Amino acid sequence: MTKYEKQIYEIVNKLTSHLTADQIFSELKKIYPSVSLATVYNNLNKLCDVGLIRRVSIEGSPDRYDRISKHDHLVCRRCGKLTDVCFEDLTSTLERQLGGAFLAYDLKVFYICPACRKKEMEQTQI
Amino acid sequence: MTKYEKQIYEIVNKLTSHLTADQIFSELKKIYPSVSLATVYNNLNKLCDVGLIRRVSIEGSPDRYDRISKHDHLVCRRCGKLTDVCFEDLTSTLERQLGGAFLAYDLKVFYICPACRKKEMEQTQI
DNA sequence: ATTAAAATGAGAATCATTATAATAAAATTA
DNA sequence: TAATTTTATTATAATGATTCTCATTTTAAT
Repeated sequence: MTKYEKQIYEIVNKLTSHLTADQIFSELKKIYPSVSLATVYNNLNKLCDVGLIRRVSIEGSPDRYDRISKHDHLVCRRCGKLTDVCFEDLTSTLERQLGGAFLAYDLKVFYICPACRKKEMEQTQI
Repeated sequence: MTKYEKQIYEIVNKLTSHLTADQIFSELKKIYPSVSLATVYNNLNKLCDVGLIRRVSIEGSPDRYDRISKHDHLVCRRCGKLTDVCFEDLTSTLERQLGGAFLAYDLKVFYICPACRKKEMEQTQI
């Protein structure tokens, strides 16, 4: 594991805010000012391949990178904001149905976040 | 609804194969040879906004478009192949937890498809 | 210390998607 | 129907995220 790989892993796991490659690049430059974006992508891909971090792709915005620990995502359909949440664990159900072929699952729940609901309410009333 | 919009809707609903914008463009050109790719994107966006079709975004490949009818997706981690599947319906559970804010959910289950499993077996034995 | 292998940096290239601006088609009104 | 307005379409340029290339540097192995 190279210093960059390690540091990127740290950043993704410390800042639980689903950073994009570019945001991780910015963070990393604080520590290693000469690092390049290509290196960030290389290491993010490597870490994803090995399964140390996970990629969260949401339509219409660049991929985000997230720690592995089991949790689901709430996505606001208005503003796109991503929030961690834990719904019931589907692993055993899926394992039962798919057998050894099963690897993982990704559950995204779309909703309107409180802030956007409020905005909508205000607009409707006018 | 314009002729293009209607036809694109038809294509997405007839061919259950999760076509990309470009593939839909190819299909549409068979009927309207002069249609442009921008029109395909415009109408796909319109249809998604209205909720008549849905976009399926998978990391590392262009967005795909799919009929609305409730089903989940199996994604092979090796070859990326997408398969329709129906797991238990989570709607009521999610509605209970999120109330009126809930809109929809997207469940992707990652696995190794039979074809890729076979390949892996063969390689392991060598 | 030498060689081989892997990682990095800088920037070019790619690919999907969106924006633009001119034209064409459709809808509305008179 | 003609004139006017609105909307959709085309072709192409622009954008933005990501990957590729290749020369250089770093790391590991002999």
